[in-house]
Amino acid sequence: MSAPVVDARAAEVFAALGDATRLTLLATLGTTGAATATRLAEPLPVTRQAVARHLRVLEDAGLVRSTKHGRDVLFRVDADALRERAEWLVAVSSAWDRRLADLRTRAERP
Amino acid sequence: MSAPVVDARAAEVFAALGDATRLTLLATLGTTGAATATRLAEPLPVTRQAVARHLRVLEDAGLVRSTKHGRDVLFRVDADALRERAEWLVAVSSAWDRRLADLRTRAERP
DNA sequence: CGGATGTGCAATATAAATGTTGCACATGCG
DNA sequence: CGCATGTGCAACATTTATATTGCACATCCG
Repeated sequence: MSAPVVDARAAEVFAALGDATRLTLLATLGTTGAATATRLAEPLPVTRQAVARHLRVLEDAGLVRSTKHGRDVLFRVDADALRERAEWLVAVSSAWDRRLADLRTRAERP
Repeated sequence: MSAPVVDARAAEVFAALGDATRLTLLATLGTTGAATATRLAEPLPVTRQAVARHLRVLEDAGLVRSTKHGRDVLFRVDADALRERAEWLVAVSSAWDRRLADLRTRAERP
């Protein structure tokens, strides 16, 4: 019962990032601004439905947002959320870095 | 042929982070310094073999390292590698942030 | 030596992720 | 209106991930 909710949420975000196709989608959205699932699927070797599913995973993880414009749905990167996650990871890894350095120091100089 | 190798590698790292059990293992290793698979499995609701598999995933992703000490194998976090990945993600997300802000500005002031 | 403990590998079971096809429906435009 | 285009949902196939059990082997220690 001690497993923090943060872990589950963080895991979801990283899992969303843990797919080459989704990283490609993010990169495309990051440079073009916004696009529909159909348009994003064109240069990729997968169907439109597969891309739509990937986009849904990214949206569930809070990494992209979608807005409906008449007939089509436009997806765009939520760069703020992404940077926020990245900075959290930096903080955690830095903390471990210091912690481990501290453990090493104590081991050498008890 | 244009898919960068970086993506596949990055996806592997993020996929390794995309599991609550593995995040827990990293957190434990980050605070205790080093431990065996058997010891790490004790407080978890999974078997030692499952933990060993998770550790192998983390090691393949370059996030942990292992050293053999006689009978047991000690795992420890490679905090450097972890922070490096995190900083890469920050750089990418920041770049997209600026890029998207730029796109917005152009759209508003053509 | 001999029991206790830690590892690794194999076989297996189950769940989840990924991708496809097919179809119904909504929206834009000539 | 009527056709082209974009979406969403469902059914299905396939692969991958996760976890378990069982067993053989190595290593530590009384």
